[in-house]
Amino acid sequence: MVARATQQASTTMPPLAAADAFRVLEFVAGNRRVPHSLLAGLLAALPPVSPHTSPRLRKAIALRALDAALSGSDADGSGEVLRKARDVLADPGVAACFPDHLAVVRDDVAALRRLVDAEWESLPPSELELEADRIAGAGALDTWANADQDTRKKLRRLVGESTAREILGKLGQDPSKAPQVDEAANAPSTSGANEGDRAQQDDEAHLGRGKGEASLAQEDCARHQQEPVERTTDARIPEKPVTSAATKGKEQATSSHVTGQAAPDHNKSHPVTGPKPSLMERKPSAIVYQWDSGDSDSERPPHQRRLPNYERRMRPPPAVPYKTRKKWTEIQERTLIEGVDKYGKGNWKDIKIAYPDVFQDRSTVDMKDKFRNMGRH
DNA sequence: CTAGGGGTACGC
DNA sequence: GCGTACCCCTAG
Repeated sequence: MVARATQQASTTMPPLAAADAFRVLEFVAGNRRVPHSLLAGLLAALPPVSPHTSPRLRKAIALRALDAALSGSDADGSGEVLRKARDVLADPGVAACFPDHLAVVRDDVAALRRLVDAEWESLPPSELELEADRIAGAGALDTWANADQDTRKKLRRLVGESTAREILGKLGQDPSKAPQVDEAANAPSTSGANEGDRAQQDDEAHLGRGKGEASLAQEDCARHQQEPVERTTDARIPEKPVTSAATKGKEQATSSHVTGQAAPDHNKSHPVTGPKPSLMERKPSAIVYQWDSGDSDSERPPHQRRLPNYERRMRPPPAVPYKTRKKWTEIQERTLIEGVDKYGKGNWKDIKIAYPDVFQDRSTVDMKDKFRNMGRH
């Protein structure tokens, strides 16, 4: 995977910003399974990155040096391995990564190896993983709950359609509470998870940035995977799946027949009995399709957990829950009027930029609607 | 980006 | 039912 990433980095991909290069390297370097030769290729292909900005990166590089030193055999009793390891540890930069362990090591290669293993295990998560946690993992509910519509669209592109639905489904079920301990939370981001099995086939595509090829590939992927499943849905579930916004918008061509025939007026056709069922709730009759069964992440120890398998699960899309409703404050209203006075009605973007803290959680559409509301009556 | 029509959700 | 906040879509 890194082979391909490397190749792309040097050929087809546009140059990465330094900050992004850092994220990629910090992520990849801390994956012990990525051979150093590949990392070296990546280093050569990416803009220069200072390792000193990240303890994880620093430590990963130190551990790689130690791995290299320890890779030889010490069966011949020559002490060659130990000598090389000591050379590495003699580097003050390396030594600084393991201040309290140096004494232990002395002349015991086996102990040193165990120590190195343990250090790999306790490597802190990369920024990329932390960010992934925020947008698709344990922190997802918070992040999504506070995101306005535009932000959600971006998030949706980043995590992929089915993960977005999963998150929004949970949001809808439990709009006010913090995330529960379930599959999404089984590996707190602070627990020092290291890569383990991660960073395999799926993840390479996600090293790119949100708006880059990666997300486009995801969407493409989503489309292709969705068609057959939706056909299945159509055949087996009598009730229509509620079309989510994105689905409606992006996939009209392929799926309109599914929604169109069952309920042209989305949201208005409720099952016949009982109190009006909330669309936020998951239907008891909902069926979950997944084709990676037997690969449940929740059974893995935290350090072996993998990033969400984007686009691998399909389920009937829940309705998109509204952003948590917030009353407009007087300050916001006054500021809105002031902004309109100053910038003119319609320049919502300018107004938003002019008062970023006042309108932080208001989209330009919100502002437009609010002004519309204030105007009539 | 914006306007404007029109819809949903929710509290009163 | 009404008002309000939020959302969607489409046209320009």
